[in-house]
Amino acid sequence: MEGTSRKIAILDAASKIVAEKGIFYLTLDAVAEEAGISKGGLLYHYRSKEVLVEKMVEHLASNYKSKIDSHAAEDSEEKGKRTRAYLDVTFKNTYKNKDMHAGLLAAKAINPTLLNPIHEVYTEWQHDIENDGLDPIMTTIIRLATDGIWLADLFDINPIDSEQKELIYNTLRKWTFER
Amino acid sequence: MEGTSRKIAILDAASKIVAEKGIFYLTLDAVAEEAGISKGGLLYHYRSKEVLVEKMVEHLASNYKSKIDSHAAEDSEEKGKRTRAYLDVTFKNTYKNKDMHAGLLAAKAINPTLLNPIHEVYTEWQHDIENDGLDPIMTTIIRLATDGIWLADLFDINPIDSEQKELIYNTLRKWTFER
DNA sequence: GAATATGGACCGTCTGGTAGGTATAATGTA
DNA sequence: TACATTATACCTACCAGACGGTCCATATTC
Repeated sequence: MEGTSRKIAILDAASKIVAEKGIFYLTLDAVAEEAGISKGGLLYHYRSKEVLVEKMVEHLASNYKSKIDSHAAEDSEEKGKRTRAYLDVTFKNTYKNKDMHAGLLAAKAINPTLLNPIHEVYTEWQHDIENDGLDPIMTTIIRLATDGIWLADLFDINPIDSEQKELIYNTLRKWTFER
Repeated sequence: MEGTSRKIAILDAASKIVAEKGIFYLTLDAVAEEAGISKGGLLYHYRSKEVLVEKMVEHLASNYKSKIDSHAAEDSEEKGKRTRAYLDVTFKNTYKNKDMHAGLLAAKAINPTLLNPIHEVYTEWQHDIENDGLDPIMTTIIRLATDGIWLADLFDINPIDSEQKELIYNTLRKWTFER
């Protein structure tokens, strides 16, 4: 198999394991098996577990970022489009969010400095959201509320029913057009 | 030493380790050392690591809950007091939040069903917040935004400066009086 | 002397990582 | 063109250390 796609397949295998089974199941053996490769083969591509997680986080962050960027690009209304992109992508694409959760958790657990790429992406988003043609306090609150939904998903502590959730989404979205 | 206080000291030692060093450092040996006890002694009080984490989560959840309850009880304005309590306690007491993070992360990592006590607490809070004498959508958004701050703290991905944070806090708090 | 509380040696298992090998493809060179 | 060399992409076997947990001895208290 050609190198690059196998390397990405390994990263996908890793985040799948974390998302489905938890961080303690993220072992080199498990990743190797999930990716259909031997441990030696795995370590050929990523020379340590830490490097593997580092690349996994970067991969997830860049995927997430490009998804939000393209969503914003497709928005015809200039004002609030970046806030809307963040809101829409995070509120909707639930499955992929789980992978992102996986990356965050793994990074935080193994070595918090691995969160740096995420940090950068968030700093950029926050800047965009504060300069989105609307009141920055309001757009930041929209972002934070979106993150709140995310947190609830992450820990499966979401006591908000889907009907209520939809109403909240609608309210937040309406705010991205006002003022 | 008397039994109960030692048991609690062990739980505190455990959450301290997770908060300061991460989940992978939460070993029985490390907890025993932090609590100034031998591993045998530790296992006398908690017969397995899973039980230890279970009790730790319950302990943290009950602490957090009583803090919010007492804050709400001290609020003289009936309308919105539960939402305010959640907002104030979570926005302010940052250090103790780290312990709560610790509990959530450890539970999620070791066995997601250990999150059940947290789940119950949150369900109760959500109910309170939706019946706080204000528009439930608004109070829920306040809660979610508060959680968003929390998430950012958890992963150290908080690109919001403290001045901005204060403005957001003021705005959210103002909302708990309106309507 | 029984219950409670703690210490410490020990064990089986799992894990990250190493060592060293093989097969195939790419590249150089006579 | 034929042959030699290297680089790429894996695999198997293995090891040293860490970890959860057991077992049993010992204090201390009531």
